[in-house]
Amino acid sequence: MVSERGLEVLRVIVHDYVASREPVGSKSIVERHQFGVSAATIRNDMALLEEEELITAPHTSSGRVPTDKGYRLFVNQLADLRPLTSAQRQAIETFLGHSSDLDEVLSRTVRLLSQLTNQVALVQYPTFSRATVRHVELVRLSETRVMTVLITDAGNVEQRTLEIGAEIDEVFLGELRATINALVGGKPLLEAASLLPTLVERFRPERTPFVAEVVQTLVEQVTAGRQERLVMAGAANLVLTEDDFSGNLFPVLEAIEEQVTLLRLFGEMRSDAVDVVASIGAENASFGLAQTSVVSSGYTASGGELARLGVLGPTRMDYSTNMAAVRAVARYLTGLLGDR
Amino acid sequence: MVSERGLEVLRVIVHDYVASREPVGSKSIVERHQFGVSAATIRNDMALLEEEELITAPHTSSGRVPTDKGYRLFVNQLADLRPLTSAQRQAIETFLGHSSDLDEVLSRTVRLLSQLTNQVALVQYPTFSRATVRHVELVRLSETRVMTVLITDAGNVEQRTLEIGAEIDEVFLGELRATINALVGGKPLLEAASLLPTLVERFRPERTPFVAEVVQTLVEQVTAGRQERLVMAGAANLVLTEDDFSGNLFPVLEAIEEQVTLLRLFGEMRSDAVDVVASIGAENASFGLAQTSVVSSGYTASGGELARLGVLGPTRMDYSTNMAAVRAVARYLTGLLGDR
DNA sequence: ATTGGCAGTCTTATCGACGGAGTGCCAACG
DNA sequence: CGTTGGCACTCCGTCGATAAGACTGCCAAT
Repeated sequence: MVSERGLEVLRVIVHDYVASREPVGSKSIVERHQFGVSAATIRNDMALLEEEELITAPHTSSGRVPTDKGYRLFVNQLADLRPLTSAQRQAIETFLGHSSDLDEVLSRTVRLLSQLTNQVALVQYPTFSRATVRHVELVRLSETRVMTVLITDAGNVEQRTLEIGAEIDEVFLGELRATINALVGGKPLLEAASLLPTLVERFRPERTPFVAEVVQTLVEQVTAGRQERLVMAGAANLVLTEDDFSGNLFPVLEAIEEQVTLLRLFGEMRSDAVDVVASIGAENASFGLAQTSVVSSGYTASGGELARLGVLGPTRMDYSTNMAAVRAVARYLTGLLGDR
Repeated sequence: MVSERGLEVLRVIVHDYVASREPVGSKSIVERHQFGVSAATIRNDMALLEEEELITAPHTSSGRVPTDKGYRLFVNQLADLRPLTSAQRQAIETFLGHSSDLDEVLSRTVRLLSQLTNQVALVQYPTFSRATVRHVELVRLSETRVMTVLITDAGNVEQRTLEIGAEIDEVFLGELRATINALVGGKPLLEAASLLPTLVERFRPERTPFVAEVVQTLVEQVTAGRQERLVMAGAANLVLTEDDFSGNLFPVLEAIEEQVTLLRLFGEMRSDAVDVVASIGAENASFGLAQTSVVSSGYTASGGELARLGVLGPTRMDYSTNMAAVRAVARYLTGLLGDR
């Protein structure tokens, strides 16, 4: 079993390794920290830690490096969420100070987060499944093309274009729009999705194909309207930590661009608490991100809907700082989006 | 003066260097290409090319590498736009086959282009300054917040949220919406921008502050509605060509994320022909992209408006292939967006 | 103008030696 | 039993020298 001091040793190993990028040895530990014991004693503790697979030595006779399991223990028990500096708090204030457009807010948030942490920052769009339909607009783009625009009370707008087999009757389009808005205006998205199909039979048979197509598109928008998206910033930070990725930056950048992968990853983290959590190294192996860690937290938007935001970086990252930053930004954002 | 054969030598130097990533020497030239002369003769030609600063030797006694000036000459005179393979043509077809949403089309285009070229692909949104207002929607989000949505006939949608000092009267909002749509519906964006301000005095004085604010927002949207944006894909490709950037990948990735820089760069290229052009290495120095080249072409959207698309990569790129791909995609996209 | 030859230069790879850092073990100590 | 100092051992990274290889530039001959 690993002793109390052993855990303290693990903590400083994580701390020093993150700071210096170099394996840390017993001697440098007693030099830099007041343990009141000799290097030999530390060595004994380290041997135990290694037995528990919490640390490992890159090669015989070199310093130790935390394993993923070591980081996990560190995050679970040892990490003291380093409180933000006043400068950082101020940055959050001024950056997100006055709310505006949702797009704008999230875009600022992600840039802020990436600056605070020097990592790649990710912010997921709220799903808005509890939002209500504010307005539906149908726009005739050409003889056979129509655009549907869905506006929710949470302030997001979603458009879709569809090709119609027949020519579009502008007058009828207006009629249809009015009917649709009367039907689903103010209704929650889920309810709207079930209401919309009833529309089809309200119109004369020759209209059916057209109406059906519009309705189907809208239903898709309404349900998948909570289609998941995320915004990203700070990819450049990745190349600064390049050597932490044994040269394999490519798959990481690919995953970032893919979004889908990251959304699934966020999805798995969602089951956890609303508070800040970390997914470390090998835990992300199924996403092809075995050398990266993700620190994320839930935040809530107006509808009480939960979404996530967080940062992604090398396993060897400063969890204390990053978790504190993610938590702070998530809380601030929740406050900001709450009162709309 | 550099001879006819000298130019041919330059061409093969560019070709071989791009393919092999290694400085090319006189011997390997006569080995790989049928010049019918000896290595010594090639050496004489190379000495001339070096005098003209078209090629340079990384160190005394090593092969030669094209200079930016050399690439420029190559692109201007020597490059034969390599016709796309049938597989590539097919890829364009299937990828962009059936048009849909503008967002969707551009997003597919940029991914396609990045796949065809293995570079970072960029597609600028059309400006739509000749587009007309299709519809304006005003949505009350809360007691004091209103969202304006501008829909153009070119199929793009732009929303903005604004905070009003006073409480919002829903009935009046409907009235205002109707008036606005009657006024600017169907009008070109530029005209709409000048018409909108006349609205303010049409309403009773107590409405003035509110109307003024809405109008101002809309005018912003209409003018900056052609706010420039671009979509990007294939950033991961950059790390594959990493060694071409003497380790300075960071500023390049930053510029990509900044967008502003790239938009200015596109802006400068715009003055040139509609056809495909390249901006090479040092020519981009003012943008902090001295080691990258951008190959781009104009394309036109429905309104006849011009926008650009292209690829960005290391100076040492395959201009023949990339220029051909950019041209092909630009043409295809123009055709696709033309008939809407 | 072209060519073969040759000397000179610069890079890169390879090897061995060396110093440094760190560990593991052990015997001794409180 | 935990702690400690000492010591032998291992392994990495660096340095210098050497050798090999790849080119060029120049020159005299064709």
